[in-house]
Amino acid sequence: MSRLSFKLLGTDGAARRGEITTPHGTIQTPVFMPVGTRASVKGLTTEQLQRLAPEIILNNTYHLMLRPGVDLVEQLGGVHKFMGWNGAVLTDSGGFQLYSLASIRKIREEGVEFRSHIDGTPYFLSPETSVEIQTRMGVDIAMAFDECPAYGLSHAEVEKSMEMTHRWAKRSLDSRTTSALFGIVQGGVHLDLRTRSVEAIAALDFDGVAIGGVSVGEPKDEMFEVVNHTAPLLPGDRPRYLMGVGTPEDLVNGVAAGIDMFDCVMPTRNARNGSLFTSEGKIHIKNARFAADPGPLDPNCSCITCTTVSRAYLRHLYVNDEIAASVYNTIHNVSFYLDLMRAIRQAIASNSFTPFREGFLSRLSREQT
RNA sequence: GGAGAGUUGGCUGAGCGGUCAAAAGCAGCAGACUGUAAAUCUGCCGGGCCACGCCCUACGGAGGUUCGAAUCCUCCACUCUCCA
Repeated sequence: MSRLSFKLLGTDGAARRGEITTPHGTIQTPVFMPVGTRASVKGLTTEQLQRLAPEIILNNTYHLMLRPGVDLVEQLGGVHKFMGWNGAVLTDSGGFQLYSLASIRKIREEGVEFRSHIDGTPYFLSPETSVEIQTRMGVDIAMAFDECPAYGLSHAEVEKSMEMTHRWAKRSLDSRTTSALFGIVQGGVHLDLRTRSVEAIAALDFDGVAIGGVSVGEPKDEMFEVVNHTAPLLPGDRPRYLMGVGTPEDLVNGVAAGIDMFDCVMPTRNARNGSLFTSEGKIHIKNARFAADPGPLDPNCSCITCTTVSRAYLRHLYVNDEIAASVYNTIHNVSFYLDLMRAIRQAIASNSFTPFREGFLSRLSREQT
């Protein structure tokens, strides 16, 4: 109860406008949470991040467990104090690493044996240890330890994995103490499994429910088949979180399906790789056509990058591997995502989300032609 | 003046009779990235085509040997090193 509260402020179709209260502030939903895996949103100082003012960011259990280690984070006053961040923090449980680091882990019913990707040291992560680590780091929202299965597994394999995730969900919940805890629905691209998974997870006393196991290589239409099928089944009185998604278009479509929370490395990683989101479409800043472009990256953006430097300068920084390229690019991309979410919230609040979405998507398809 | 070494695609630099339109890196051009092992990765990169193949022009220049040459020989030009 006191860990977290969710208030549904209004709806527009399936889209929801809400508010999540955490020990580190109130979050307006739908929300996008920038990813800061190792207690750092790559490319930004905490001060720069504060200015962008996301209300919540992500950290990662597995990565922080390896370095600097939970003992140290705890000793230094928790993850907020450690990184000098006063907003909310949600941690991924390490479940995604079962997928992304599949080659260096071994899954058992009890938990997962990882060999550190850094030096090979063995680590053990289980529902209990994952929740304990997240709690000791002082996060606002912890995620249940789940298995995120790869795309392409058989129905039987995904079912087996999902059932273990369900058992792990109960164990995670039994370990919950001070941090809020979200459960995760699995089931791959199999809709019947998704239905069953929602039934299992929603029946438990989680503070929020997430859709996991998407954007793991499946085609986009299959992903939205899953999201559109699953989101309406999720309990309406708790936050709904679509894990690891996505592109700006995905966010708009996710909101339309009734999702409240998103996270994705896309704005930060793409920024470092010179791929920038603008109101006029995606831009590869390294492209020769920007070499002498004196204009702002996005004329409709008021972020520090867009109000300070030109496309020509950004290209120059990127082409020359200047660190400032990552900084400027990340500031803009994160800013773009946060602005998009703000616009989405406004549209829902004014009951104009449907036309907003249609306008957004048609603009997108125009750019692609 | 003498003795050596060298001249390869935008650059650096492999190749030393055929499997070479020529390794690799860089530069250049374009693309990908979805709970971050990613400031990463991929493709193209002499020219032209009715392009998973064909045709031109190509390894300083000009000749020559050979079925066949970037690879061997001759001459020329230029560069570098050492000795006078």
